[in-house]
Amino acid sequence: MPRAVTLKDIARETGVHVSTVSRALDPRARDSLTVEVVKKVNETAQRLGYRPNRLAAGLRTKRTRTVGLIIPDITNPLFPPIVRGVESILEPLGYVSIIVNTDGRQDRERSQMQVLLEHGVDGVVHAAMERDASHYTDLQDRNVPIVTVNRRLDVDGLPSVVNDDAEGIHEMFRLLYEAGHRRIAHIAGPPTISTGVERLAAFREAAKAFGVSVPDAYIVESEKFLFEEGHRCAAKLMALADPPTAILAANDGLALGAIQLLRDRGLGCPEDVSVTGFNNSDVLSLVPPGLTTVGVDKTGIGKASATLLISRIDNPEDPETPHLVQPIEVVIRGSIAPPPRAGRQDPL
Amino acid sequence: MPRAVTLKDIARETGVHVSTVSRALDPRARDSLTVEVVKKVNETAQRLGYRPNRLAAGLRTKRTRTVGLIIPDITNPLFPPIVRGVESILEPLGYVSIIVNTDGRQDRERSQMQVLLEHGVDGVVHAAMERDASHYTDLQDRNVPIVTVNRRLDVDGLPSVVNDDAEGIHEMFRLLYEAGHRRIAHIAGPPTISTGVERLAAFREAAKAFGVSVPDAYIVESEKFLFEEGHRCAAKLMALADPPTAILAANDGLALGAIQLLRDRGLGCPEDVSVTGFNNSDVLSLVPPGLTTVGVDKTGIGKASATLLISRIDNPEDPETPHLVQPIEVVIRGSIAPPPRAGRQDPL
DNA sequence: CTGTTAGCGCATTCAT
DNA sequence: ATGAATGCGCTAACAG
Repeated sequence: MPRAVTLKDIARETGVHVSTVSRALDPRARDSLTVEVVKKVNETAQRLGYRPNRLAAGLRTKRTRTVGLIIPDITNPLFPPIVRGVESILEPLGYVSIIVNTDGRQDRERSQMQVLLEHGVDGVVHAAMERDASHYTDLQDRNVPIVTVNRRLDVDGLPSVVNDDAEGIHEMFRLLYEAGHRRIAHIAGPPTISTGVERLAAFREAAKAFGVSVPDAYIVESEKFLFEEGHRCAAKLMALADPPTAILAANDGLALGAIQLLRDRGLGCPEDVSVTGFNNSDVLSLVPPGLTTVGVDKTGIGKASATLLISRIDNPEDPETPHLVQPIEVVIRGSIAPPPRAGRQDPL
Repeated sequence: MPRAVTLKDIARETGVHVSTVSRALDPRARDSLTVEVVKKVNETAQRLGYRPNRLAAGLRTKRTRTVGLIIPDITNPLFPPIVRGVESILEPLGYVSIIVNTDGRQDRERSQMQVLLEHGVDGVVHAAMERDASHYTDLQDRNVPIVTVNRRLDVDGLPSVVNDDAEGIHEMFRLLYEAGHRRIAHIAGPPTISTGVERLAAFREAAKAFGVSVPDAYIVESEKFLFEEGHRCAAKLMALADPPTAILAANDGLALGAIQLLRDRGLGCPEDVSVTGFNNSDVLSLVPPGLTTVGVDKTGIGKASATLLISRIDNPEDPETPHLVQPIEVVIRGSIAPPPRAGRQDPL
């Protein structure tokens, strides 16, 4: 159990001072040294199997090459690709990321943030941000750069990378409208999350743009972006005296839950009710009838947010807080059909 | 941008020495101090918003409360629940985990392992272990505890937590056999991975136990545990002069790929060919015809491996290398039916 | 061009 | 019961 080899070991071995060793190993300081020394040091470092202790280095430099990644829940299939996107940028730069899950709970978010701070993260990619984050003083105080991804704050405080929610919702509405639907309902996301309110706003916008009137009862708010909630909300919609012929859901999970509810009620999608989603989860191609949805570049927003974060870390004085909006893509599958004719014969 | 508050700040504020502050904040050393002092120190720590610098502490103690988590790819749905399981144990103990993805590449695994070492991890949970890991000297040398999960080494070297692969395969074989199948093929996992070879061995065992003879051509080896490979391997099977009536796949991804191939060929599952999987991925309930598969407790093996790792970290001298085998569960859905009658009429 | 010195924040041994 | 001193491994300012 030999302890890790340190600069001191290399110094002893080569006969030069530790600081010289340090310089010889540092690409930026290396050129102020003799080629010989640099060569010898690097060779023995190699031979001894030297690995820098980033903790010790970080203690001096205040840069740990560690970033925090805050997400609601890694088992939600939206996030792994974002994580990979972030890491694809960070890893070549020598960073590692510490991932923490909030489960959508603010108390967990706060404590996890403290944990990240204790571990000296150089910055944070926040994929679990709620609209109101008045408790963000900790970070502002410690001057830890933070970038939100997929969601954003209501205020302008933090740089963000989001998808073009408005465009996505508009396109889904258009597809439903052009298929002939006029009774279009919306299962909205939680009002505490930017994607919830922005997609709802976009839905109202689209309805207005297409001249479709939407009764209040056609908008039902979910508490989480999950299957079960989609099921629950769809039940409320289909219990109406005048149920919708189409459901535009705020994400795929809600949409799949809605389709399940329809199935439970003996209704078919798309024959009886058309449904659309948002995000284009990977599994969708396997799940009948094939959800028509908004495709987002999950890896891309991850990459963009990491790039943004790195630029914040490297230029802490830069006062800009960019807000990037990534383009979406329309993914057409089988969950939209023309509305059933009024007064249609019931099945059987 | 006030810097983080340190022990020194609290010392100055309270008028006691830093070492006293350190002791007052350490639950183990606290009782050698006056109650007053402890109280005052903790209060001002609270008031100043003190957060320990774990890097500095780790530099002294050689314990960073950081563990590494090596997985093939977080976008593979098998792993997020394992990750959550691991973290559910580690988080309450004050540990954070650094997750790295290997993409099944040994070179990446090695470099990622170095990265973890540089960040001073106290231990590693390895979910991407290959059978032959002759390059594990680094870890042995640095005496970093490591536990494998889901997979294990061929040799006895490392503690492990795996599922009861043999039992699972046996049960799938039994279901197929009892449905009347005698021409049962196996899409095996990669031979470089323990789950690949162990499930294959279990398949042969089961065939022998049930008195079913398996032609060599009925066993086809995949290169990765993925959908595309299942598709490719099933194509080989169905191209045989005497194709199987059932395919027992080494995991769900392979099974889903096989079902897709059947569909591409105009064949139905389960009417024409029965298929089984392994792992019981979350999405399966939504994908027709509903894959009959082996349910594994993903969170459970994550928890077990973390628990094992902690005990290794806390008792480094303990010479035991336990090998835990977690029970599996049979999950019956719709992908098994009796084999079509020999000389059946073709569809149409 | 390289050695010396100092200190990051903390835990711990040794005094007292 | 508490203060003083030391060093973990590294980088950076300062000398020379």
